[in-house]
Amino acid sequence: MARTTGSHSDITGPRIREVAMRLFAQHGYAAVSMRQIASGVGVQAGALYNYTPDKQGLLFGLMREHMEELLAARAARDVPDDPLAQLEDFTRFHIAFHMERADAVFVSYMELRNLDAGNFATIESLRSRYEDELEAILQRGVAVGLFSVPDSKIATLALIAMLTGVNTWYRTGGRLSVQQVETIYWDMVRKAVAP
Amino acid sequence: MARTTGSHSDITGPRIREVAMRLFAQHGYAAVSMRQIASGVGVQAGALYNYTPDKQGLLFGLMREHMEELLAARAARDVPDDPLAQLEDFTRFHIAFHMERADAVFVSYMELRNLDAGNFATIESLRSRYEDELEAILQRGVAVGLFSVPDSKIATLALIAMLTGVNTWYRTGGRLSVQQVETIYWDMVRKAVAP
DNA sequence: GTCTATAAGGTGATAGAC
DNA sequence: GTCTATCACCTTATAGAC
Repeated sequence: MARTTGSHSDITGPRIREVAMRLFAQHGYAAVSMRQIASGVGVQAGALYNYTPDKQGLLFGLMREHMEELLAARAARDVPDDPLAQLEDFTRFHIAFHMERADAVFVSYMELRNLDAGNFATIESLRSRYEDELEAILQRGVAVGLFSVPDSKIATLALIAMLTGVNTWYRTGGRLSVQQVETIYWDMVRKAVAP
Repeated sequence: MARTTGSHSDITGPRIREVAMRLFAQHGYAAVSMRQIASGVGVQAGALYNYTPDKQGLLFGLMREHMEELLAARAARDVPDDPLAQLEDFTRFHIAFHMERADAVFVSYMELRNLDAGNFATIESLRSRYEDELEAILQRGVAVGLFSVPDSKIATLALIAMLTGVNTWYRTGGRLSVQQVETIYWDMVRKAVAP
């Protein structure tokens, strides 16, 4: 039977992360207080500390979870054989994954400077692993003459910046579907690395 | 003769903007206090209010100044005749201008959400004017068959996101000069919009 | 697990002396 | 133009009752 007070450990934890992610994305980590988060969840501020050691830990947990989901979703994909198909797959995957998680993407980029040094290093290492996947695709394509890029590391960062930029303008319910956006960007990516 | 106290109106104003820009870029607007800014300048917090009505006005002034300098610098350039040369000029201009102003670029993007509604509208309108210049170049190029893009508005935002991304990795004194970076990105931009 | 109460300190902004 | 002092309020985090 329903209770309005008492134990709710299985739903309060996820609710805190959900509310915190939304508020951090909207106003920024430093601008959001633990009281605001608690109020959004429907508990008192003190209750939050049953789920996180402190505010920093809450932010870090959100960012690490996002990066790990990104790597897991990527690893779960069947990788095509040739570099061109791999690049198209990466492009479509990146856009679809990031468009569905606008808040997490925004927070994971904007709040890097608010992470403790150790937490920052952890997140950066996860991000590097993701970038390395794209760079490997580009390098294989260059090796077999399918692609030509001036510098594989810079091309990697340039393409990721371009693709993630979708998040600055795309709004669900607009004139374009996710697949249409994927196709538009894939056209530019394909040509950008063409020989 | 030198004074260690008293009036310094001609240097204190610029110093405040300089220190505020650096601290906002490093830690974020919400995380920086007026006392920290004052301490960086070498005055007491109360003195800041001779130069800005409030903290919000200080942020807005920095962002507006950045956007107006961007538009002025762009307007001061001789525009080549053909769209291909125009696109190369825009690419090189954008990279060089933004690489020299990493703090201002970072703040002007990251702190949009901390602007009052009216201030936000002003900055967004300045940003639109800049984006419109690139879109016009792309449209002219498409009209004469020099370029082919799936959607000129999306291509504009995609290219600007790619170019501004330089700021996430470039550090002065690294292995590449500004001109080398310009050339690397121009190669990708040129191909991305090729027919 | 959640609550209330509280500790210890920081916040933006202003008043009035110099 | 800058300083000191201050107001009213908000901050993170913890202690202990239930």
